[in-house]
Amino acid sequence: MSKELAKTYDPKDIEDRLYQKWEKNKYFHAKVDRERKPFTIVMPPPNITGQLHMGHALDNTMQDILIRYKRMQGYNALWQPGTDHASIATEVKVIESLKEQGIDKKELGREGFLKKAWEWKEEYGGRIIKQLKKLGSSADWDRERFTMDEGCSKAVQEVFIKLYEKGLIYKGSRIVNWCPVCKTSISDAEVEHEEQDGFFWHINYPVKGEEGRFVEIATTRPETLLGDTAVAVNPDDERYQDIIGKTLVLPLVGREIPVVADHYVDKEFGTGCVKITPAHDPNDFEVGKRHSLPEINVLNDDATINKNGGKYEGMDRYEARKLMVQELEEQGLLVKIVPHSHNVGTHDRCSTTVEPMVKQQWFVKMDELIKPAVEAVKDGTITLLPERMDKTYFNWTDNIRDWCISRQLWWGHRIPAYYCADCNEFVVARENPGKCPKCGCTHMTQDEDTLDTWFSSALWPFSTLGWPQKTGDLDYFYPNDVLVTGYDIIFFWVIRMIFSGFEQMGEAPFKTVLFHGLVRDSQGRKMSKSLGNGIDPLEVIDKYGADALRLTLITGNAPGNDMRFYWERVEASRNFANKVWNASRFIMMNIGEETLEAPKMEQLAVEDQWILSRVNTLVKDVTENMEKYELGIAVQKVYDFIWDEFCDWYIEIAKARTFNKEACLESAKVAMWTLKTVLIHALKLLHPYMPFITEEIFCTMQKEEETIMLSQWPEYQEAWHFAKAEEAVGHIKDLIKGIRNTRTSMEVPPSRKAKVFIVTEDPGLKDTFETMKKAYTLLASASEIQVQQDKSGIAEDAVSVVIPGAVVFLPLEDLVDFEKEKERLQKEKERLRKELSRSKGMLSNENFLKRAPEAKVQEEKDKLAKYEQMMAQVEERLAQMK
RNA sequence: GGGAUCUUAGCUCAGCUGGGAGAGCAUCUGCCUUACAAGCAGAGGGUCACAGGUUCGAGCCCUGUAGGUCCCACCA
Repeated sequence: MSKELAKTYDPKDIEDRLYQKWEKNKYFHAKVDRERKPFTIVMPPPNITGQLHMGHALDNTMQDILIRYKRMQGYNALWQPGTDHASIATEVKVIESLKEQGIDKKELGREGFLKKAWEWKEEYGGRIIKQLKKLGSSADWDRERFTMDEGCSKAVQEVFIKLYEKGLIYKGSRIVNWCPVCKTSISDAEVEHEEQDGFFWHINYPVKGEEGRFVEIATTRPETLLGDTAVAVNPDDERYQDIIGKTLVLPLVGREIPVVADHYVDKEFGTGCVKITPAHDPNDFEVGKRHSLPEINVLNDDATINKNGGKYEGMDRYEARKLMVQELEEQGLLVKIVPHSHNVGTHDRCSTTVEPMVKQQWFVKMDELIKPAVEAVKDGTITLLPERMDKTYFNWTDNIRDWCISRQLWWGHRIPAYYCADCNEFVVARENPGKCPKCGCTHMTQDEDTLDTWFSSALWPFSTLGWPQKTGDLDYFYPNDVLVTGYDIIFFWVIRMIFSGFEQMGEAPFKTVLFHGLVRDSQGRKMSKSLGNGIDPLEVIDKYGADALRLTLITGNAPGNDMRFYWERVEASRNFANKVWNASRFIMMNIGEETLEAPKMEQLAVEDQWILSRVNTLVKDVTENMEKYELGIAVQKVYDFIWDEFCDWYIEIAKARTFNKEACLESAKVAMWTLKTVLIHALKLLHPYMPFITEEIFCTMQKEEETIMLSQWPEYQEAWHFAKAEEAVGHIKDLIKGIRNTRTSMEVPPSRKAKVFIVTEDPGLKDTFETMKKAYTLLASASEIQVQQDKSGIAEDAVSVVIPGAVVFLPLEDLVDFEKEKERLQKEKERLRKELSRSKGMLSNENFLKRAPEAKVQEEKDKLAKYEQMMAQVEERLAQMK
């Protein structure tokens, strides 16, 4: 391999090659090593049905940055990957694909269906992993796990049994959210509420035995009338005192139902009378329990009316509603219809309106389990970032309800409960007991239901490390250090991992949770399949490279905030990659075959000291930001340093020496050493963010180095702190900027080099300008530079530039336009006048002098002196020009 | 109904514990200066939503108002 790079950076040339190298050399692999400190991140397992989307790209980029950073710092860094079986999502997909082949799930039977589902997993489960690799993810793929693999299944079973034995899992007939399309119960977290326009149907229920007397109720779901078993009023409602305890005749049905009094009823709302349908409304269910009302389920699993609905049996819920309203109207019982917008619960997977139904289901009792999880966040055992997530977290934990974990699906972990066909007894056990412990028969069958997907994901931080076995991995790598995930699954996943960690491991599963937001489209909309506005990260990688995508996703947004995706931003990131590429190319071209030894400190030029000092500060700042998980701020600093300081200033200044090797080889070598050293520092800081390009340059430039990803993260060193050099270069920059600015405004053609006179009375400054002359002559577009104490020998009509501590003269004779020059000086005077007034204002404020920190006051005094001196120069110049 | 969050340059957004308003893109003007035109140099552009308050000093802290976004919630 020659020490040369192509003229423009082409990610396609290097990305796959480098990734293969990394994998082949097992750089991502982490083994237990008691000598080293572990750092662990567990990857939120993507669904096996999934395709890489921007959310994954962001999530995994953040994790990869952290893991690469810690790995370079010398930690034994484990990034534990894997995939999720995603029960509902996968089952739906498999059903769809079967349908296309004309196969029905039921016909296939449970065994047959599961076989198909596993085939699906084999075919698509690996797809997303390949895509994550394209992104550069340095996860330990040798440890890849799956939520339904043997170990994870064992973990699920153990947890279920343990919780059951402790009485924290129970089976009960409760009202649950039922999805009529997926035909399964779902947890509260899976219900999305959306505001819908609907109606209030006011209906008269006749009072038994009192001709012409009615009780008027209002409902948004008239069809549930079929399951009414009471009407309730508030016991304190004066209007209805006399009907409490009376009997009503349920319209259309004819069933007799009582009027009960219950404080749940709000006197102010609606008519003050509420129909009670215990089997189809969570509140009514509670009221029903209090008054021992019967529960009449009137719906089938597909939300058609069942046999309890009499003549409406078999009708869809909405058809039945229509017909019933019509019939009520015909019978004169429909009082009125009032438009009413209300919240409707829908299933987050399929958007179907959820029906509350009473069902036998399995639940996890939450009130005790949640306690340590709440405590851990309160006392700082677990830190949520950004901090505001605490409130979201507590809002959920404070109002937590029992978790419905059973699903009427086939794809998932089957509930380890076995029922006796003869006596209905059931046992929870690791395997089929074969014999009923109560009646002794041998007709035991396993529960048909499976568990909520999140039940297994909740165990992910330790099940992936071998739990329930006591493995060395578990002992060493648990707890995890940080979890990176989107704020949208805080309830589904994060909270459940936390309480599961405490319950099973007796310890928090991780110390920090770093939340990120959503990646939206350029108009701020969620990317979705139905809108067709999704942007495929693979397409971005193909066009601009993984590094550019990664940088784009990390910069320019605050932690936890949503961000918008713009192609222009990727382009900007790509441009930066190209900048880094070319700067490196330039440096390598200069170094050639030269071997560079570290110079002695006294051999360093002022500008070398300056850039070393700057990169030293950068190392410190970036490391601090990384420690605080401020990834975007950290990389922004690296970006600014490389582009603005290193490329635009240092490289340009260094050219004076590297272009003149003949003049002084030693000096050129020092410059080249500095160029290379600073570049390598910057590359290291950049590597976690842009792993490919940094690796390619690092290894091309230093053939002896095997990889940047295992190189040592730089540390701040006192020896590289050069305050004086920073100040000196600050003056040089002021000088160059002043000259450039003036030349532009005077319309001096760039080709025209002018002699530059610098007049200063400050001996220190004079020395700086004098000794660095060679370094900045080129940048000043100067033919020659002369530093002196007074204006002697300078033409009267030379253009002048006032900079802090000095005045610069450019004798441009023929080119000078006096009006323009005056205009420019007037503008400068105005600017200085404003600065002076601000500064004087502050310094004449007694309270400022008294109460502001001393350093602040001194700083202001220094500024005032500087501006006063500059003002004097400008005024003198203007006076001369009259 | 409760809560969170946002409102900063034409656009998208940074701005850490309060101490002279920033970036990228876009716009304008010059430059093919031997690393980079995916570049270089220069410029224009903002009463930091509004109203109060705390402070020597507020984009940043407090209170309120208006508008946007999101989450949670069993008012039928």
